[in-house]
Amino acid sequence: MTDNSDHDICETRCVHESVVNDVRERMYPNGLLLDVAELFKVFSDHTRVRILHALSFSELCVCDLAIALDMTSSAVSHQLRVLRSAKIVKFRKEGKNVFYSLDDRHISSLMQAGIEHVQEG
Amino acid sequence: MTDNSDHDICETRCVHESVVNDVRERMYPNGLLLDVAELFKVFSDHTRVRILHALSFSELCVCDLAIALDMTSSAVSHQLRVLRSAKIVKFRKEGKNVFYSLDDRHISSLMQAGIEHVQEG
DNA sequence: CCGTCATTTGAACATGTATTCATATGTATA
DNA sequence: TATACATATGAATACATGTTCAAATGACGG
Repeated sequence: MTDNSDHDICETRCVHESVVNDVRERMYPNGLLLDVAELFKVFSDHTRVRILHALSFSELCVCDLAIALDMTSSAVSHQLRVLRSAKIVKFRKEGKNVFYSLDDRHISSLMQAGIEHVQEG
Repeated sequence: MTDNSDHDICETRCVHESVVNDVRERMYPNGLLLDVAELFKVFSDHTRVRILHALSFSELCVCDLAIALDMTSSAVSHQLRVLRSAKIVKFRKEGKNVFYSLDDRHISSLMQAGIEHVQEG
């Protein structure tokens, strides 16, 4: 059985204390890292990546996107909502249509970085 | 009822044909974009982001990571497995310990890009 | 106004996934 | 060899999430 002195989250004793302390001090706050995960989560879905990739060429309305990606407008719209809440796309209404485009040049380059990493394999 | 001529995936007719065709031609293949999504998926979890962030300072063994992040070794190990399969971390065995480190400078800069985006946000 | 169409929304369903717990593997040391 | 310990793994659970279907909203033209 384990002795009761260290029944904490990590029960082991292999710690390299100085290194761990150094890392703990230098780590960014948890909230920030959570936000980073949330940001990447937006890019972590096939449909959303395809939407963003398509929008990197041209602004498009929901129906255009649906056709370009062979999906229902509903599915596309649901994902656009996610992208909107993350402030990754912006939109402009024109009559019955709603045209979406990338919100930020930054986003495009993040995507591109991902694409290049995959291509280098 | 809808007429039977267009009971396809997108039933609507608002298409801006030339733009859509242009986009369809220029789009990268689906498989590539799927891989991109898979890559970002690895970065889309709080725990994994914290692990990668910690490893950006120093190589660490599983137990060090568990302590630095206040988690069980088991949970950390499970996530390290995900990172290993994605070839995002590499490891080195030394006695009872297994030391993990980032596999690639590229990874570190991708993470950094995400962090900067959030910080500017 | 009424009908059509583009888009949005909500609920339901199926699928994926992160953590926990228990257990297995493997390595050093007594 | 037996014990202790670092790590890995499998099953189970709980929770998140993507698509579909049905219906609502909102805008235009007749």
